[in-house]
Amino acid sequence: MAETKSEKVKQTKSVRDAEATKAIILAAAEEEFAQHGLTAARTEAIAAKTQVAKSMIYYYFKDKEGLYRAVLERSHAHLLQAIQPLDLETASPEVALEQFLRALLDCVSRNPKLPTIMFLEAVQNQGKYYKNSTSASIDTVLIAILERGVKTEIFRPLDPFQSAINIMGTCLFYFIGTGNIQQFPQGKRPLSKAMLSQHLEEAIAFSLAGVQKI
Amino acid sequence: MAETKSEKVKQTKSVRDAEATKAIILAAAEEEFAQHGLTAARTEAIAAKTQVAKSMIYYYFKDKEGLYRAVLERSHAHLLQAIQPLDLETASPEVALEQFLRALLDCVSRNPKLPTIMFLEAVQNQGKYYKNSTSASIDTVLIAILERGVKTEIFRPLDPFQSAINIMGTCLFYFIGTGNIQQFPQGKRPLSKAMLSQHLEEAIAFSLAGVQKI
DNA sequence: GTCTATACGAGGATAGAC
DNA sequence: GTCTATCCTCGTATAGAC
Repeated sequence: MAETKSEKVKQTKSVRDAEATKAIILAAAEEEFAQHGLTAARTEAIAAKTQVAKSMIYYYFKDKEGLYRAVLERSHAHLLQAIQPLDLETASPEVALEQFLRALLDCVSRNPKLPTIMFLEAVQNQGKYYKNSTSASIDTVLIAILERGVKTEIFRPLDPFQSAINIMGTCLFYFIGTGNIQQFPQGKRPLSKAMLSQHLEEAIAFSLAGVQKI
Repeated sequence: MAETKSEKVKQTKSVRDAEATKAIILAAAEEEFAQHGLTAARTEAIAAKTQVAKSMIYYYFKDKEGLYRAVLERSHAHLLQAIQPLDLETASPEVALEQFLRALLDCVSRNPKLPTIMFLEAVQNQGKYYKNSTSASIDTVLIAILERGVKTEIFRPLDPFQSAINIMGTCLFYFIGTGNIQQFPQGKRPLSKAMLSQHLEEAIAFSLAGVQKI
């Protein structure tokens, strides 16, 4: 389960190890798909990031689409793993919302390419490669919290559906835009530990304030 | 300047009209690039949306990249046209923020593909096709408003840079995700007039509440 | 399991008639 | 200005040796 997060996904690879190479390819593919999406991704580019031959992709994943599916699979799993264990029914709407956001942001901070992958899939392929539409199920959870908060008059009157989208935007837009729009203040890297935790706090504070009564 | 916004960008086109066909191609290209980005966009698909031959693209725009540049150009122009005329220095931070957001959301509501185009360009090409990086200059305006609001203690203490991103996310994420993730409540279309104006109000309310003192 | 070499199709771009 | 037909590169995928 250990993951290499370096740019050049390299490894000793002196001997033959099926699971190892498979993981290496998967990591490289994640990078490539996160930048380009399914169609524009180049299998050659993925192979180049690794130290293995291009044909290994086809050996392990059948074809480019298969590899893409595997990448989505993992993203999907990571997200569910972060959200599902939460018990959000019992806590107050405020607490539930904060817990939810903290879990979500924590997850994507550890997998910063996740939002971009999901977004590209949504835009380019209309989510046809998502079995159960991850984002849908996550949105549902968030909407439920918001509905409860409005009903109990703890939150201001707002549209739960629209607000769920807006909150997700607050949390995820950072990752979509920033890895790439490098006009960052005084050379701070957007994915550094400091910046990530700052974003986490800012996004939560902003969201909580955003639903609060005035 | 009139624009066709139908799916099938068709026209009478009985006679030869340079500017007309050029506009038709541009409109179709906007659609295609908004969904796929530069690399994954297919010139054949663009031609298919129009009624003109594929070679017309090359006649008018030199190559696929030239066409792409033209599309970005227009997006760029629309955005600047919406933001630049505003006088945001004199008004109070609250009013300035609302004016800014209203102008921004009004602009993208009329050009709903704009956020996706910008986002794809940022992710896939790191913004290398943006001359002056539109998003940067717009962000700068927003950051200035936030800084002023914090300094005058009208807004809560927040990081202007991070908050600018979060606010942009609140406003734009809707357009990035929704045209495609059709799991919309009871068949409401995300780009209908009603939904767009609802999003405008919700996003503004959410953003204003988000910067407010608690 | 891993590599090199190659077949083959898709798609960007051009030529040239009208 | 617009079309049809064609070229040729690039990139996916496979064959086959090791």
